[in-house]
Amino acid sequence: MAASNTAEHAAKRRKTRQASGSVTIGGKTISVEGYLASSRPKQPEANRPRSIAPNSPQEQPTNLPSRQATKPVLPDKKAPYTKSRASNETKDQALLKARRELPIWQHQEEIRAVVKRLGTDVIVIVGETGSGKSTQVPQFLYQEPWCRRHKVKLPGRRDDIHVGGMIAITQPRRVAATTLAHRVSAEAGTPLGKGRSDGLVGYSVRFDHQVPRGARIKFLTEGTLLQELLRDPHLKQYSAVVIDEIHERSLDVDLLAGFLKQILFGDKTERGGVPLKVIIMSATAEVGVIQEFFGNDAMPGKEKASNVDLLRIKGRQFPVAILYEPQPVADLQDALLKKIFKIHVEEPLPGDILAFLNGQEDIESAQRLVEEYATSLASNVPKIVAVPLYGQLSIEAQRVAFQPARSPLTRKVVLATNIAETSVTVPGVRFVVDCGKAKVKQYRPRLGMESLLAKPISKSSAVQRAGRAGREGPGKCFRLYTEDAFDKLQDSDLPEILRNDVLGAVLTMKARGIQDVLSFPLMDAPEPASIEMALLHLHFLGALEDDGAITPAGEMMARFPLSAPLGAVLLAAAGPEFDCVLEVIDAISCLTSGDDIFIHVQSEEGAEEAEAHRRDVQRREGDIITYLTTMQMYAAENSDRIDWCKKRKINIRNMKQALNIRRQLRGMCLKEKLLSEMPAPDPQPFTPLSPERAEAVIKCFLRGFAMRTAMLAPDGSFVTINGKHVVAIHPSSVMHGQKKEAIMFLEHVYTNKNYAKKVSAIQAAWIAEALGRGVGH
DNA sequence: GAGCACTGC
Repeated sequence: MAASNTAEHAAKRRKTRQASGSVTIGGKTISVEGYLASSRPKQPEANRPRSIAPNSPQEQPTNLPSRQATKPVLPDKKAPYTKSRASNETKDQALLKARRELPIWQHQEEIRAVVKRLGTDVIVIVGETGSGKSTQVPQFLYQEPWCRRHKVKLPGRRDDIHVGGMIAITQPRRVAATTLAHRVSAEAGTPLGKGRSDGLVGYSVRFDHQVPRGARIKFLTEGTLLQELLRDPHLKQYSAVVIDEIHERSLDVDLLAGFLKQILFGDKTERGGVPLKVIIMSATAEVGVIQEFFGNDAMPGKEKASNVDLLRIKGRQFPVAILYEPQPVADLQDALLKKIFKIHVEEPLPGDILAFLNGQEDIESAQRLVEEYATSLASNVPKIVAVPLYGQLSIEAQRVAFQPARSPLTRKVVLATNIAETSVTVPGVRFVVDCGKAKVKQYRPRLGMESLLAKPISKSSAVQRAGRAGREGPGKCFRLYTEDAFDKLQDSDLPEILRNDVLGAVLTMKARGIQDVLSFPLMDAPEPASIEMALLHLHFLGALEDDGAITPAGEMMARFPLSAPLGAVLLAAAGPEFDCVLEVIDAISCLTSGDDIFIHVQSEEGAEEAEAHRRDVQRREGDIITYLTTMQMYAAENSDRIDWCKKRKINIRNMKQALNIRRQLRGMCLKEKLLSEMPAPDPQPFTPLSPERAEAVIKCFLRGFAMRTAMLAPDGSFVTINGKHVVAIHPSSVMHGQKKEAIMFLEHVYTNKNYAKKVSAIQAAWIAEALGRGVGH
């Protein structure tokens, strides 16, 4: 009886909906013609004939195996393989079998042969997703004779030194480096784990180093290898360096490429004449810039052209049909929702949807609208559930996006930012909706500020997004723009080195012995004017002498895992004038752990509640002292830190990260003699910072950020000292809405407006004082 | 008075 009731009810609902052929959601009327009226089978069949849009290529049957992920999927604490004594042999056999099936396996001999004869030339391996390049290439090479550890005698030195023996392989992200190391160590028969001191494979990332005795393969993040370069400019422990994922063109990888090129073509005396093999790996085909770069024309003073061997390896992607809009869409958000509903109506289950949106705001509004739509669905048709996915979400909230929909016959639609393009892989996706835009951060050297605006994506980014539909089976990608618009997109994204402040990059070069940074080899060189501004800035910070040589302070700044201005702040704090290293470390730890430790609460009640609970950490001196207080109270908390964070709507993950950074910085300050002794362990009783100490801390920060200050104008606005721009205090600041004589801000971002972020109240006189004397003066 | 993609040492 109940069943017939609901059926009747559903039929009724269907009828009313059918009459209009549209639903009204969030004040917008959206046509769902054919959906609510359609008599969909309750159990969609996988082989149901589909209508294929005229402009889509025919889907091809495929005999490719269905799952393959060489890339780590989502952050997972566990290693991908677990040991089991009983089935070790079969497990090893299974691993070998899986390796043999990888597309790259057939190229094994070819890769060995090419790498063997590499001298000053390099090999570029283009391997699509799933080719197995990241896991296999180091394993193909480590037993080669050239990869042995050499004992050499250097001129003028009595003792022999060792050169080579290990292969370094770099990754842009920590999770990638550690999960790959776990996987490869298992494949190599010496799985990483507790209580194991020997093994063939290790990794080294920030906060986590596991390099067993006798390791021949070492996975590292690009940043870690750059740090190693500081101690050893010739990378003496390595026989080969593999640069993976170079197509992402991070700032670090561009610098690494420059240093590797210098090692390749430079003097080998320090390496005892032992050459370094360089293997470059990319997931995208556009490697022209890389080939040209290593083809040595770009190296000043070298005539001979080198060979750049190029090897292309097929991936394991299923075909993805691309469908464009016939006309440009006027309202992206509206088009996106219509497309999601259309897919839900016309495409079979299972098959989740992954939609790429601009940012958190768009995601939240789209989520509300999809949810409204979901409630309007007839009860006898598959349901739809919307899940957000962006970086600022908590781990638990992100996890939802990776799990299958809870109830059966439900289609999940993941509304994601760019995070789903490279950083994580959402399983179960067969349909991608691509809005064609992404928010891009760009530094404006002239203004000394950055902007964060939505811009059209590149072709390579669009291809990457589409590929997300073909991980588990043939898929479809719906682009919310015309084919013509796609053709007009840039081929690839602007590399980070052209979008960022080069201050840190210049310090990195100077600290690694580059005198003339303008002629350092780079695949894409920033404007000379940007580099010159960075040099001046570093000089002001006390990192460079008047003649441009690096100072001892600059060398120390380069050793710290901090931006140059924050490094200068830390050094100032160690001086007798301020003597507040521990306080500054506490503030810096919170300032640099992810985007923000304070979660932005959407709802008004939630915001008020968080506000009420946060009152005990907030300080009128501004954000820096508020962060400092937060760390001190958190570290003093002895009962339940998680609960303490939850009440105040503080991001637990970022807070834990802050604690890691604090531990690392304390350790380094001790080593660098900025601290004379290790402070007492937590928890220590909390005592609020006195106003005098707070002033000292803020004055330390002024030594790094004197140029990022603004004065209150008669009309109530703030005008920057540098450039006389009007800035508004960002709403996320505790200083928002307050009027003080002058402010200092650590960040300067243009979005809808010119915003100052991470703001502190200062006195105008302090600015002159700080401008008069940099750190080293 | 109003809001922010992603990494890394």
